[in-house]
Amino acid sequence: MHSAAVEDYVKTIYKLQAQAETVSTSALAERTGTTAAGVTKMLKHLAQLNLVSYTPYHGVRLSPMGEKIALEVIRHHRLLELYLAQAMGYSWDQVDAEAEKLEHVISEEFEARIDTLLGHPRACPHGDPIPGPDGTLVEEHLRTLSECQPGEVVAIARVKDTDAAVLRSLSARGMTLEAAVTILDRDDVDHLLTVEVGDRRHVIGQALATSVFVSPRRMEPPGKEENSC
Amino acid sequence: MHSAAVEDYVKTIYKLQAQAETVSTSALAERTGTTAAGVTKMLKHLAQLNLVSYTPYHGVRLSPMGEKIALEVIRHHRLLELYLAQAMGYSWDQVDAEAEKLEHVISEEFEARIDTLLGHPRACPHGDPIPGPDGTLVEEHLRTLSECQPGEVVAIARVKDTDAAVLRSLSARGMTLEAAVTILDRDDVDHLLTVEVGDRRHVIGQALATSVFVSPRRMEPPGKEENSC
DNA sequence: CCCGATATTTAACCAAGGTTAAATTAAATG
DNA sequence: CATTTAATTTAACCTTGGTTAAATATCGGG
Repeated sequence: MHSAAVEDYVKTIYKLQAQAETVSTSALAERTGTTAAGVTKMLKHLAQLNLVSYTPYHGVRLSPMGEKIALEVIRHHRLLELYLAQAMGYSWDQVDAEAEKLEHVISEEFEARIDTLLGHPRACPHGDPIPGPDGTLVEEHLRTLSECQPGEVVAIARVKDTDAAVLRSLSARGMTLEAAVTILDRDDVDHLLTVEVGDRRHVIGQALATSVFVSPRRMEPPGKEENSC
Repeated sequence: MHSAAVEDYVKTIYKLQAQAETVSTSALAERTGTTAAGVTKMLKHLAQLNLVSYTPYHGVRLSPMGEKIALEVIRHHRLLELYLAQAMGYSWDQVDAEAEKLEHVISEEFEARIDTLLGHPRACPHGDPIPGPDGTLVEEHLRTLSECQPGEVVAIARVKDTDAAVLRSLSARGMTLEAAVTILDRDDVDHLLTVEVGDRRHVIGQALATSVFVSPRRMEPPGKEENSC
């Protein structure tokens, strides 16, 4: 077992290396809320543990072992988030903070039990996919709402979980997972989007628009309008 | 917030000072699985935090503040144990280990939610009372099974949670909370007890007999035999 | 009341995970 | 290509919670 600090570093590196090929010391310092010097020290430690390959001055990447551990931690995190929401009545803006602490202490037993209780779910309350017990994870690339054009009708597939206030703002507007969103207007000067959700209209700014990932609107579930065939 | 180490020391001191007026360095070293030197260092630290009053060479006692924290940790622990058993299907021999880790990381929010979900319960799966949110705790003094005499009929009110193997052994014999136990025979040489539980007979030794706390057999719930009045 | 056994504390050290300040490397720019 | 700037690492230090070995205090018995 690794310490919570090690697990958190590995998890953070995993997320950052999805964007850039290599993860810099300063990027990690910013994300973990520590100093660059402290990060350097930890990176050497992680290299010692064979969790990363670290080239001084040139950033870091997870080793296969590091990736495996990152996915285990992420699996814990997302299963916990869903459990907190589904079984304990947490709202989606509260689950991240609680899961952040729990993810480092639960046993494999606990993980297996909530996975079963939840029916082997595929995504957390924010729509992020849950890695399989074996470390399988399919990351789907989705557009953000801010990239959509007027006239489009899309479905909310995933939301960024980093800002609780954004999440509360979204749910207050009915912008939850699966919700259909029609883009009515786009203001490229102020970066405002006018959208219709349900039968309400909202003007949203960048904070919200870049936090929402959408997929082409899904078909109605088959069998609902059998007569139309 | 205090560290997990501090919380564990305070909890352990709380439990030990129920037996002795003052808790010795060596008693703590044994319970925490560390050395006496390490305990001494920590005791000074706890005194600094005003959680204990510590007289070198003469042991330690919790301060009012220390007692409050101990009861909070114990409340977390026992609520968690019950939640794991009740909501997640854990058996009573598994809950202690898992709760041991979770108790230090859950939020007040989490505590409040499981308390509500469980209906403000009064005892953990081993029959230990759960302190109130305000730190109220009524410790009932009970006899152990090993103190009972042939002919007595008693009810299992509480069991020691320290040894998982003992707990499994007890449940395998149907000796769970509330179960009625008839003492049939006592062997004071080998310290064996012959008991009847349900319609099964068991010969049990000291390990089990001293782990079971009993109360005088409870009356049948009133209202069941209204005719008899 | 002293003496030895036992308990306890002190001292020096270690590892993890940080900090700040100084040194060094990489990158960019004229 | 030299030089400046920005990123990174090193060095020295801190805290927490431990360790072992040595010193010291307490206590029970002759």
